[in-house]
Amino acid sequence: MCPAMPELPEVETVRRQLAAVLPGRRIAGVRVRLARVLQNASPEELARRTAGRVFGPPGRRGKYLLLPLFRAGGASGSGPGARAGAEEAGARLIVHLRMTGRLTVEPAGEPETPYTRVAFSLDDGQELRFADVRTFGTIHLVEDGQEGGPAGLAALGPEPLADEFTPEVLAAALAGRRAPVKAVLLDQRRVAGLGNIYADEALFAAGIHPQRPAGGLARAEVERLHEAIRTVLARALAEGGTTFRDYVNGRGQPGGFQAYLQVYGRAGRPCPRCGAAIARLRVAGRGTHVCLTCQT
DNA sequence: ATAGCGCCCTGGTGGC
DNA sequence: TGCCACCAGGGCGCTA
Repeated sequence: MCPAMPELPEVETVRRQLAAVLPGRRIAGVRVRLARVLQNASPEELARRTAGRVFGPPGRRGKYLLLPLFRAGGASGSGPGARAGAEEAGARLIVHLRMTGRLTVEPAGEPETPYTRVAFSLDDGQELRFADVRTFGTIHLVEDGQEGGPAGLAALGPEPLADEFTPEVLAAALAGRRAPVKAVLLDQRRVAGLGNIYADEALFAAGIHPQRPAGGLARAEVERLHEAIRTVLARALAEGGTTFRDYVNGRGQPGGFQAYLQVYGRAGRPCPRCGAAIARLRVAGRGTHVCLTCQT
């Protein structure tokens, strides 16, 4: 089962998949099988407000997928406001996959998993399907210039793979905090997109114990951690993310980064660097994997 | 402001 | 074989 918890590399991989098929597709209808997924709209509202709209190029912020919706260009009259330009007000679907969410585009005739929660039928005979076993995933619908998006999105920290994420930015995020450095890495307001897997992997790569108070890291350690975060995320992204088990996603690709995991999910097995057994701790309420020899 | 914790939810696992 | 407690964990709301 577990296709791994979607973190930045997995969400970005999904974004790239959707970018290849979604732009230009018009929404013909919506099926909502679990209304709880919709955070700020009823199924009826979602259907009414998305019908006829056209997907633009998908974006991503942290672990949020941003799916722009434009009004169908040029169509029939009496639309409120200016309808001359393509710049007409639009909206966005904001999707968070949480742990087990999946977002795929499949032919409408293709059998769907029983965990399909919301499906948008498209004008080319396909469907954008949101499936989620644990039903933690969320969908917001936000009109441009309106409130109502997820609170966490607005408060998101810097994108770790963007140029803006410098060692100085990381140093500022950690400075003065007594919380474990791992807790700070998981705090999306400090750095966007890291989850349990890549926090553990980055801390291992940097040789830093996850329990260390964030503010106590030496400058050199912060620089190592900065480099480790970027390297681990970039590598995982290049591999299409991490997938556990032999999960085979319908349209999607199984990620390949699981082959490169150094500590995550490897409790009791030898550290790839020193051979000592990987320990499993509990830090910030999360299962945490660490080499007690290499990480100090 | 900050840190910590419980809650949400379901399938898989391990113990008896 | 069957049952059940327990675990996974991102974000959010609450508490101290």
